[in-house]
Amino acid sequence: MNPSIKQLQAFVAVAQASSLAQASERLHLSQPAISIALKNLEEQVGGKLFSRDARQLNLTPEGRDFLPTAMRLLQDWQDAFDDLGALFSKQRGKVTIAALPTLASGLVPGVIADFHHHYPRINLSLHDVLADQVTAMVREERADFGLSVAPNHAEDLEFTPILDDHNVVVCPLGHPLLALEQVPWRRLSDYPFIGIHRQSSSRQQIDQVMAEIGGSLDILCDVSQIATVGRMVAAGLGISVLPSLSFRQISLEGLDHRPLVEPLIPRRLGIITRRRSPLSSAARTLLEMLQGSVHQSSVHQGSLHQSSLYQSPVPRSE
Amino acid sequence: MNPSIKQLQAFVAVAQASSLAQASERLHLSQPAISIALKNLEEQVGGKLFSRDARQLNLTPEGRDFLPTAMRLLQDWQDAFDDLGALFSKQRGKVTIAALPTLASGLVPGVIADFHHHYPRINLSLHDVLADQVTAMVREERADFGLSVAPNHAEDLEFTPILDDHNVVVCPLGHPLLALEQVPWRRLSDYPFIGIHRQSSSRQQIDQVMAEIGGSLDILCDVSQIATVGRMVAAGLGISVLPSLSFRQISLEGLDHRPLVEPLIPRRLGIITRRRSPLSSAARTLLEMLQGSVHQSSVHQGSLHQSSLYQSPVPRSE
DNA sequence: CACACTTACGATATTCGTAAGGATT
DNA sequence: AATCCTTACGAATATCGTAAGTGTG
Repeated sequence: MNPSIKQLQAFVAVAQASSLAQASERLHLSQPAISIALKNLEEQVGGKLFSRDARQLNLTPEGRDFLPTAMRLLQDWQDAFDDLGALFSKQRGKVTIAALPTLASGLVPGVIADFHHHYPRINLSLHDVLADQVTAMVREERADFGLSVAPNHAEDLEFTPILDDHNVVVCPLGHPLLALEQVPWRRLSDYPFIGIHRQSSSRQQIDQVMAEIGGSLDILCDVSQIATVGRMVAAGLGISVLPSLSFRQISLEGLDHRPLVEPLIPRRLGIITRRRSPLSSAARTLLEMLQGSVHQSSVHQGSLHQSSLYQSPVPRSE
Repeated sequence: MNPSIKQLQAFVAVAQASSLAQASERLHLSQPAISIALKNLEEQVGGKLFSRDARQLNLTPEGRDFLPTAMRLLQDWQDAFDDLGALFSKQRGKVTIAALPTLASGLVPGVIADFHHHYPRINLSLHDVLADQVTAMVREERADFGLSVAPNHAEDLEFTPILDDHNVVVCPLGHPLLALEQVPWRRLSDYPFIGIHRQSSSRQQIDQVMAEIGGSLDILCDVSQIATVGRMVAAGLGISVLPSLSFRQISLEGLDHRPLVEPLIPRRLGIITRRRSPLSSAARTLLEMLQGSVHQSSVHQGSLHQSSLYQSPVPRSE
């Protein structure tokens, strides 16, 4: 016993039309096709569903009993596959991103707006968290993917660089360091310093570099918002170091910046995904748009100048 | 897009086993069959359900999302057809009979017991009502079939005789009428009469016959229970007329009966069904057992002596 | 004869199993 | 080398449409 969808469709159509002729028209099939489909169905369920009156078909008590069930089965079937289709065609779904604050407020919003314009029914969720939390969220499947620096000790995760940022020193206009084309890290020791809070990945990198070259910082204070750093530096309280991407965000008068060298520390930013765990169709599309955006803004607007560009594609799961 | 049951079964089996090999074993199919079924399903729904790792299969987010739905669809499918199968194999169902009191208490109980023994899960309902109500219940689909005399003005109903009863005069032992082999109707006028209530079909027939032959009855009283008629006659209060089948039910000492003639009025009892409205599988089986029972009791036990036997079968709906 | 369903039969489409071909461990 | 999945291809099965058959009004 193995009835098919088509047989059930035939049954419902005939039951509703009380006629093979009408039913066959509605299903775009020939009359004999329906006749045989019904016959086979009846054979498989072990009894007559219709009484044949040589002139017309009537439901048997069993057929009448079964009809609502049959209609529900077909409707459920249709709904389920429609729903799945909607998921794949990105008319439904949810994407959760975990990104460093820099990227979350810099690179991502434009892409999200673009994505939402194309796929308005996809629910988007963006978490701007610190690097460790980005890693954790991706690992624990609380985010579809992450945007951050390369994670440490992460065999289960995959990192795909999309762009290299670098650190710049941020000074008020007229500051002596601005006389230089490039500023060596050790010169930072000479001036009061406004620091980002110690949990941020860029601050951790700053501390690491200073330790390596044996220098130290004259930290005036630590603040948590990048915008605050900008205002304090503009007010002449001191200098600071920021990733160039972050600097672009604080469009404030009275500030300028110079790249830091000796050593030149690239800050490689990229996509964190789970190994052996495919992205949803929607997430993959969003990721592709994100990479396209990096590419475009670099090529056409030059706004990511001095950032190396990676063109290696997202790991595809096809 | 037209996914099949088998494709969905393949999907669920593979999702649960995370392996084509295991799934193919569970479904008693070859590995390539499953592989292709999955491939076709993915093509039809417009996206990958599994990520192929060359070593093992893992659900994509869409696949994971769809799995519970798929399992529910299959379960519902299975349940629905199991249920329909139970209906046809008479492991489930309901039969409602409307029968004249005579038949309900005489012929039917033994058959019902037999039927229930064979099909204990079928719900049986027996209504012993008067002839008009039998007709009404069948017509209004409140009963699957009726057991009664032939209905009047019933183009929508079908009557299939199963046995002919006849009327007998019931007398106390030693009564003068018992001296005759057969008693003419007109002789009923000579003695006090115990009548059945006027709504019963047998009483209506009695009144009709008496009117036709221009006789009258000396009615001592009307009672509603046949057993009461028996006791009153046995007590010597009068005589009565009953269908022979009813007489058989009152096994009371001190009574005897003789067939009534001039005219010989057969009382043709049979099955009432709706035209153009098939019986359920269970009802048809019960009806067949009923007819078999009439046949058997006539042939082997002779207990329906003097009743003509109809062997014409139940109208079959096959 | 017209109408509606069923049966017959050849054509098409789908599904299946065996055999062969990767890819990974 | 062993395991697992995929592809290739011929065979079996199921489904379909045209044409012919049956029964009723």
